[in-house]
Amino acid sequence: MESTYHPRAVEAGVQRHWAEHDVYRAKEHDPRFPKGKYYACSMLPYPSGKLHMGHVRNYTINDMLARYKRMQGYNVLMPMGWDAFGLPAENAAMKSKVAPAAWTYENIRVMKSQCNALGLAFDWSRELATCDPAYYQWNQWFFLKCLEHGLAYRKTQIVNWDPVDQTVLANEQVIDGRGWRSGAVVEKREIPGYYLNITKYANELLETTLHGLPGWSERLRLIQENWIGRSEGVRFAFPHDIRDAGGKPIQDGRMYVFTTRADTIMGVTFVAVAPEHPLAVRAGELNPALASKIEALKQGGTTEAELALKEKEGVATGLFVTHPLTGDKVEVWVGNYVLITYGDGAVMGVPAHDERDFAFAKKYNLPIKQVVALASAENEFSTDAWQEWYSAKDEGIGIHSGKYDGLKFKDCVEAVAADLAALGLGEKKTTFRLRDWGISRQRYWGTPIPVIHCADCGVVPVPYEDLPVVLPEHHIPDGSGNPLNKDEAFLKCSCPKCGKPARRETDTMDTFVDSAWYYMRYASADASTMVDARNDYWMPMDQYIGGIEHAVLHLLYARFWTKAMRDMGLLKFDEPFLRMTNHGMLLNHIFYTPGSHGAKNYIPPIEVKVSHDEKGHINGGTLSDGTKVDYGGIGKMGKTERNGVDPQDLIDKYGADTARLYVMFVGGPEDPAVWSDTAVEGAMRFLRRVWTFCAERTADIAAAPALDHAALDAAHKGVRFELHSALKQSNFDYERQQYNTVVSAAMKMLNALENVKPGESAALAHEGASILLRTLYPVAPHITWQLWRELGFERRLGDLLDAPWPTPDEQALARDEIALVLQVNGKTRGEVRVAANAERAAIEAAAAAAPEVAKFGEGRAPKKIIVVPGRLVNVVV
RNA sequence: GCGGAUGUGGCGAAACCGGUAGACGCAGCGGACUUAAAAUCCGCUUCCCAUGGGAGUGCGGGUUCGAGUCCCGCCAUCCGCACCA
Repeated sequence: MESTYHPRAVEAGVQRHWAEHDVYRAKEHDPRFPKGKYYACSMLPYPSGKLHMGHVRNYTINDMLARYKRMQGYNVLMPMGWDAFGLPAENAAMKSKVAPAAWTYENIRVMKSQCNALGLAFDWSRELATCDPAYYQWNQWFFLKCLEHGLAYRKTQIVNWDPVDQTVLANEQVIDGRGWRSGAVVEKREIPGYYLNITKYANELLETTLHGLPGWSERLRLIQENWIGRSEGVRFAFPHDIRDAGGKPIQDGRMYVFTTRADTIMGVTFVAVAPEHPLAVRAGELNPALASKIEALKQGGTTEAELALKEKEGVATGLFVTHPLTGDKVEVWVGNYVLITYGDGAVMGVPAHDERDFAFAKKYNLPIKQVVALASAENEFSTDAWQEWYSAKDEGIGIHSGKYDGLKFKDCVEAVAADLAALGLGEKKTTFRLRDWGISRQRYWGTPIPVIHCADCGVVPVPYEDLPVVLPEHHIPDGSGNPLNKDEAFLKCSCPKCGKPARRETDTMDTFVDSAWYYMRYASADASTMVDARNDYWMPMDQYIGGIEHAVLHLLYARFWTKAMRDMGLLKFDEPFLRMTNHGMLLNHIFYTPGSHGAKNYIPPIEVKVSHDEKGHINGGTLSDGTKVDYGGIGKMGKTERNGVDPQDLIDKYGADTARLYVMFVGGPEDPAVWSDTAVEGAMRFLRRVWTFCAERTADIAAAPALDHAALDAAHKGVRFELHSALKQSNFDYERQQYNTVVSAAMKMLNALENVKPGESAALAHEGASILLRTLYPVAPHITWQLWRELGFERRLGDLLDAPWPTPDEQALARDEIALVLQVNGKTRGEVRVAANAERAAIEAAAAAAPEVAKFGEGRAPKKIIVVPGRLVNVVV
């Protein structure tokens, strides 16, 4: 055995052994694992080029869990695949003129080899890439099923339109309201697109979020609950006689709105509609001067955040609708804050009791009519300035509201709803914040939506037998829109219904479709159906691991997709993920040199010699040529700030085990973590000490007799106590997946064991090494596997991967005498030593007699003595 | 704006049910070994006055024998907001 640790040689050898014996291939119903299956999976990565530290962290958590569970006797499945469709490939294509397909497949090759270099226990036989027709044909197949079941439908959607590049922009391509390439002011544009009816499942999704996911964290459930956002309200109509150009009443003469504050209906002083609303369109037709103003209201991005933060603007249409209860005329405004895709695309305006409406009314001098007052009447209503209580609903009562005066919120809503219902103009309704899932993207690199446009038959689904609609892989996008629109070979087809020449749909699917069900395809990777019986064995997944940034969209879509598959008879379970871990982000320091016009030239931290202020905080640094650099704080590792750390450099320099140990030790799995080069050195140092410890005691351990605890001297009993205490902690932390303290525990074990010098108790060294190597194996599998073998443990306990998990020995943990913390009046003043099995009375007596009690109690007699068994005793005087 | 989270030494952190705050590690300081350095090993290391104390877990209150942990009110930072993945 080598006397010093050479990680590269060790890791290469161990990885060769794993590959040759195919040790991570999972088989359904494998009789070697009586405890049954355990499916642990990481969110599939986007193949962006190279692994980044976030991946290393994610997969190491996954790997530790997988190896730990395997040693516990579970049939573990840990697969891996690639989220291979998406925008970055198109951006890369524009930049370097490489086709997205070629770029993506090369990235996958590199990243896969990096996964292997990290020693991750993936079952590669189940690998998938979502850009493979063998995979995405099932997206298409299921989409057609959804059409059949009425779960997919076509509707207008609002997109970011770049008027210069003549193309649809993603939200991230809109910067400060302008297109990222053209700089043109982005407009909202209405185009048709496909939606999946996730809101049909809103109630079930919400109920299960609240009551059916015991393995999910409270915070994750809360995020999802709020996102689904059930609200009870009233949907009602303002009748009108506004007619379209053909003389027909628009929307049958009823302008619908939804409100959760029907109690304020008597305070309506205007209504606002989206710029795309039929009434707004009609107003534009009637008055061309208005049309351009309405058009201007479409400017700006489509995100909710942007909408909420931007200045509320509007324009009066000169059109009026009728208040359903008072019969008053109410003017219709067009507002830039009303979205046509939300509800009915129209809202009632109650300036007195809604902060947004209040600001809007002040701006345009609209009337403000108070209809709710506080029961206590201590606060006076004034139209001068908004006050928090104006929108409070629970303590308010109706005023200036005719028959509704004096009613409380709930009663008032009931009364208003009943009156509206009697008029046939409205009813109580439960709505959800959750919106249907728009899956159409006007982009090339995605799953083609399998429909065909026929001049005579309209939109016709592609027949099942014609699937897959294969995406041509040779195109290189140039920023002018979807290249499929110019691909005659792709476009030209015949109508499946009438056989006449027709045009193929060029929109592709949102990549969230790809990730909505891939984890089930792993379970039956080569199935000739979407999923097969093997899916019923592995699913639902026992543990899912991924970034917190996916806490809403991806998880909700995957849950919806699962329920939709269930209802089509493809699955037998309701929820895909029994447990969910959201690991934190990896952060690093940011350095830069100032450029012109406030620009910052970011410098990778590795090139900076850091300087500190007198308090020890980082305040800047210098480059090797002496250039001073400024400190920009801590931020998410990323390209822009050039503060990412390449895991490859770490692996090359220190080895995979050190990289893994470091990312696990740096903090709790769910916490964000800040990078530190020197701490990596520390991780390396620890592994080197593990190696040295074993190397120096090879002969002792090989010839070790059975351990006799009673025969150990006091010092070695102490070592054993430390060893088994650390093991107890470590086992506890493995169960709760707090892997940073698992590493701490392993360090404590080694610290204790190093007190057993070579030539001393061989039995204790033997026990210690066997426990330490198994505890450390899931985090540092290469070095431990090698040492396990070299020290001969393999012969007695089998391959480390399948060795039994160690448990603490109660005898080692037993103590004759223990020290209790002594408090006087709740302040710690010392300790009292008592027998481990001392009675309460004996402890009280010992505490009362302690000199600290006399001193700090100033001689007063104890009034009360609180004993916490095994921990402390508090004397109150 | 809405929703969620976080805040503990110079730094990363730990503290399981309300019971010794700072385990474990990094950096730093001192020592051993060395011609010297690196590596390694040993010791110290929350702050303030210092005999012995006192203060201390973002800030201000509260409950309790006892609060990092529970409650109320603030402040700061980070993440998500539906076409980035």
